[in-house]
Amino acid sequence: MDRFVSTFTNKIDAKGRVSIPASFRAVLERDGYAGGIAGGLYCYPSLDAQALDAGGERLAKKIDGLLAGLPDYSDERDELSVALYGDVQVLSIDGDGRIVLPENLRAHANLDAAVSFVGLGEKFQMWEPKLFEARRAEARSKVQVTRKLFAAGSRPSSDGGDEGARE
Amino acid sequence: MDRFVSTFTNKIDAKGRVSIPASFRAVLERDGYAGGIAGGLYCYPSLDAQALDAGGERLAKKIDGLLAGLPDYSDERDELSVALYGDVQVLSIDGDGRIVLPENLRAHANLDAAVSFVGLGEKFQMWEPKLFEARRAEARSKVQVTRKLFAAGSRPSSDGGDEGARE
DNA sequence: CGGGCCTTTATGGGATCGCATGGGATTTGA
DNA sequence: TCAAATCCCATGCGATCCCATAAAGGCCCG
Repeated sequence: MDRFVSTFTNKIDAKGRVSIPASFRAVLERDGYAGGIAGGLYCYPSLDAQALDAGGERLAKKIDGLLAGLPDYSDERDELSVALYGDVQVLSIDGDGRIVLPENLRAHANLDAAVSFVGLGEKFQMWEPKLFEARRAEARSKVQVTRKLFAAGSRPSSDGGDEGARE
Repeated sequence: MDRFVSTFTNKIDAKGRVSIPASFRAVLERDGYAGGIAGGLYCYPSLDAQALDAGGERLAKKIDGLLAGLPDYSDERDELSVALYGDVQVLSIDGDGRIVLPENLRAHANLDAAVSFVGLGEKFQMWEPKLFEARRAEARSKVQVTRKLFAAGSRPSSDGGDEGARE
């Protein structure tokens, strides 16, 4: 497995520690984790959501790629650089696969008692569980519309067994 | 055989385990199951039905293909990522060909005692048996062609009346 | 054509393993 | 010296593996 998939919700303990889901840790290790598990986890506030984005080396490279695509000394680049790099924290993962979220990150995502880890393929997000439920419901309702477009184009004719299964 | 066909109903045991029909397992293996049977089964709530969609690598690639066509950091991609990756569960298949359905998936499809596995070609669905019966009956009442076949006396083997599982 | 053996499959239960979580001990930095 | 962060160990729960059983279907042989 080489992508972050699924959603897991873990608790924040009295010391502010949270376990990263085991399957996510596996992805991080395979992601070319500089320095093995002792390396770090790239984490920063989501640009457009009340959540945190996180990932390994691959995500870091992707951010570099985005910035590289913009002209030097442009306003956009400056703003993106600040927005992304400026708030990035490299969190260390302890021997039990846990991290401690700094105060400013906790505040941005409104995290206190628990964290929902949401796999998004090349990265994952950390949400306050209730906020994520709302977000998920919203996403699903929007995708309902989009989905029909995809379904019409991508479904092979062999899928004829459909009758009776849906309406 | 390389498509999921027919319908089978299996029980959920005290631990929440369900056997995947043997013929479906065969399809999964032939589907280019990365890492052999130890790989996983991609499963998520149907967007438009009270059921679960599931499939193998082919289905996973399809999801990737959808996302690959969208630009990074676009709204559409975010929505789809959350709706698909976030909701997708990679269920592991044990040595006996069984899976354990997580609570949120069980809830979506209203599964408790048994599951009807419905082949849809490249993927299959998992239904609460009674719900599926209702759906099937509804669909059949709409399909007038079936009546004509009966009247003509040329009862095709494909008629569904007997596809129920063993029990 | 029929009967019996053998394989496959679903299902149940017990045992084991891994993971999330909590608490104490130890180090680090001011 | 004290506070805060890190490391290490304990534990409980859930998930996973392994084996046993039984029923069904297929196959071969009579």
